[in-house]
Amino acid sequence: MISRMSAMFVRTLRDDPADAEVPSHKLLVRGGYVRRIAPGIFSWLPLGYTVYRNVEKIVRDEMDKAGFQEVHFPALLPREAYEETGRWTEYGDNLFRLKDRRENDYLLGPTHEEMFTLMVKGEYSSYRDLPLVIYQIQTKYRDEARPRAGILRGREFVMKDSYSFDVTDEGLELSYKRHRDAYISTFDRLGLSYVIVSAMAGAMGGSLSEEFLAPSEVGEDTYVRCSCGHAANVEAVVIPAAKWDDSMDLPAELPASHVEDTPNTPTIDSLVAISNERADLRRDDRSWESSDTLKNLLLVLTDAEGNEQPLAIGIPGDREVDMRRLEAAIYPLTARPFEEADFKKFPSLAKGYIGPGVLGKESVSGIEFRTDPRIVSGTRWITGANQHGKHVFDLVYGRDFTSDSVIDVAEVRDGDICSECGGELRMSRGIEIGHIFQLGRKYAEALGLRVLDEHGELVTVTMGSYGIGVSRAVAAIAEQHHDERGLVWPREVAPADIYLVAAGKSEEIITTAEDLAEQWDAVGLRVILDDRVGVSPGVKFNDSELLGIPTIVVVGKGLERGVIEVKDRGTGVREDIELVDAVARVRHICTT
RNA sequence: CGGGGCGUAGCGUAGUGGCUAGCGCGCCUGCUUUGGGAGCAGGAGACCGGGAGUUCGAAUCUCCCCGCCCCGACCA
Repeated sequence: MISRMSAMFVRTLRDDPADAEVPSHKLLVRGGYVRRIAPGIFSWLPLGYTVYRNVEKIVRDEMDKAGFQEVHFPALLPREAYEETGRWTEYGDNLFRLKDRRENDYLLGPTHEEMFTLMVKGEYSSYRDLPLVIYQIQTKYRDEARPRAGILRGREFVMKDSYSFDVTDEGLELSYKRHRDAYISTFDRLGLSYVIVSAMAGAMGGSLSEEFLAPSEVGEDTYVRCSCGHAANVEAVVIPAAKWDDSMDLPAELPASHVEDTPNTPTIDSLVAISNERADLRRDDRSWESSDTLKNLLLVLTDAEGNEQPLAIGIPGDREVDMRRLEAAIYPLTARPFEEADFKKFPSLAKGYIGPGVLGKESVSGIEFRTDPRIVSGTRWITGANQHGKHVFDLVYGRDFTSDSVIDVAEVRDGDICSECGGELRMSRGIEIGHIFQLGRKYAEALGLRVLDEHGELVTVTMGSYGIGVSRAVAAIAEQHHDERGLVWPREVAPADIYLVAAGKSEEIITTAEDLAEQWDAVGLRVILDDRVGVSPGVKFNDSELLGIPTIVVVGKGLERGVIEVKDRGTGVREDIELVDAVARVRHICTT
C-alpha cells in the first residue's frame, strides 16, 4: 500500500511539546505518532499505530513460534477474582476501580495472574493436560501515582503476559527457558539492545526472576554489570562479605576499644573530621574515613496484619540504605524509619549515638540487629557509645560486638565488588522491557489450582509468569534509535520501508515519483510518498528525517541526469542511483 | 503524599493594575516561490485553567480549588 502524505492523518510539529522531557516522548509527539489524552494516557495516530502493530506482531510471532497459545481476557474484571488473592486491597490506590449500575465493584485489570489461573483451573484437572503456556496481549491499567516519560510509563499500556503451568519443578524450568529464548528472539527482531539481569521476584513472590533491560539514560531501573558477564538489578545485587586479607590486623593486635567525648558531631563528616584533628583520636597508619564509621539505623517493620517490630541496621557511615533494596530484602514486610514515639519505647537508645552495645536480640533493647556484609570479624569501627556526645573507637566486630545476621541493603556504587568474580561492578540505567519469573506454587496454592498426577494424587501446579511491555517497547526503541534530527526506526518496526520525497513540482518529478512508488509497492515494499503540493523541499526533507523511515528516496533535480537520490536514515549515507536501476536497487537495500 | 516549576488560540510563547490580549509556527484565501522548516497581502481561531475576593478598572494582586511537568516517596 502507498501512503500519501497529502492525505495522511498526521501533523508534525516544529517545536518540542512543553510537557515532554525524554527523547521518545518528544519525538513521538513531534512526528505525529501519538497524542496525549490524559496523564499517562495516549492515542496512537496512524503512523504510531502502524509501529505499534509491527511491534505487537513480532511479539505475537515469537510467542506462537514457541508454541504458546493466545487467549484474550477482558480488561474490565469483577472484584471477586482479585478478592481471593487479597489483591483487591493489596494493590491499593494503583488499582483503577469502578462500579456498575448495581453498585457492584469492578476493576480495570493491572495484571491477570488470577484470571489465567482460574481459567486453567476451570478447564483442566489432569497432569496429562500439562505443560501448558497461554498468553495474551492486553491493555492494562494502573493508576500510577506519577505517570511519566510519555509512553514509557503510562497508566494505560499494552502488555504481553504469559503464564506457564507445570506439574514438576523441572517442567517449570523448561517453560522458563523457552520464554527466555523467545524473548531473546523477540528483542533481537525489535532492534533493541538489552541486558538480561537477575532481579528480585519481589511482590510477585516466587524464586528465580530475570529482567530484560534496554540500556538507556532515561530508564527507571538501575543495574550493575561486570566484565565477567554477571548483571543484576540493583535491588538484587549481592555484595560479598568482606574478605580477610593480610593487610588487615589481627583482632588481638588492634587497640582496645575506648569511649571518647565527641561533642558537636551531629554528622558522619563532622565526626570523621574531629577524629582526624585530635591527636588522641588520630590513627597512626592512615586517616579515618567515613567508611570507618558504623551507623546504626532504626526501622519499624510492619507485616500484612499490621504487626510491628523494630529492626536495627548497621552499615558503613559512607553509605545510605537503599530503600528499594531494603523493601526487596524484607518483603513482604514494609519498613519505615523510627519516629519520636518509637524511640520513647526504647529508653536504652541514645538517639544520634546508637551503638551495637544496646542492639541485638540478646541486648538490653532486644532489638534485632542486622549488619552490612562489609562488617566482618576483625573490622574496627567508630560508632555511637549509647551516650549523648560520646562515640566509641576501635570497636572490633567479633571481639567487641556481633550482630544477629547480615542484611545487604546498602546503596550500591560504581566500583563495588562483583559477587561472582571479585571484579568491579559498573552501574547503568535501563528500561524494563521484559520480565520473566518462576512464580512457583503461590498463586496456584491460593486459588486451588491442583491436578491429579499419575498416581491419582492431587498436586498443586507450579507456574511461571512472563511479561513484555509492548507499548513500552515502542518508546524504548525510539529511545535507542534516534538522533538530533528525529527517529530512526529499525526496518521491521518502521511505519514504512521508503519515504519517497517528490522534491519539485514539475510534471516529470511527480509522475516519476508516482511511478516508482507503484513499482516498489508492487514488489511488497511499504512506501510513504510525500506528494504534498506547495510544501517546500526543505519541509519534506526535515519531515523525512523526523519520521525516521529507514530509506529516504528523493526524486528531484537529479532527474535531469537520470538519477534519484537514496539515503540511509541511520548512517546518513546518500548515493545517486540511475533511474533505470532504481526499482531493483532500492528493493535490494530494503530487503537485506 | 512531600519539594519545586507551570497553566494565555491546535503547538511554542510575550504580556508585574489601564485602550480592541501581542508574536512565531500551523490553518484558510490570493499571487509569487520550489533542494534543507519560502515571500507578500488578506483572514479565521483565546469565556487568559475554574471560583470567590480586592479595585473605578484584573491575564496581571489575594484566597480557595482543579490540572499539568520535574525531583523524591510509591511502583507487575
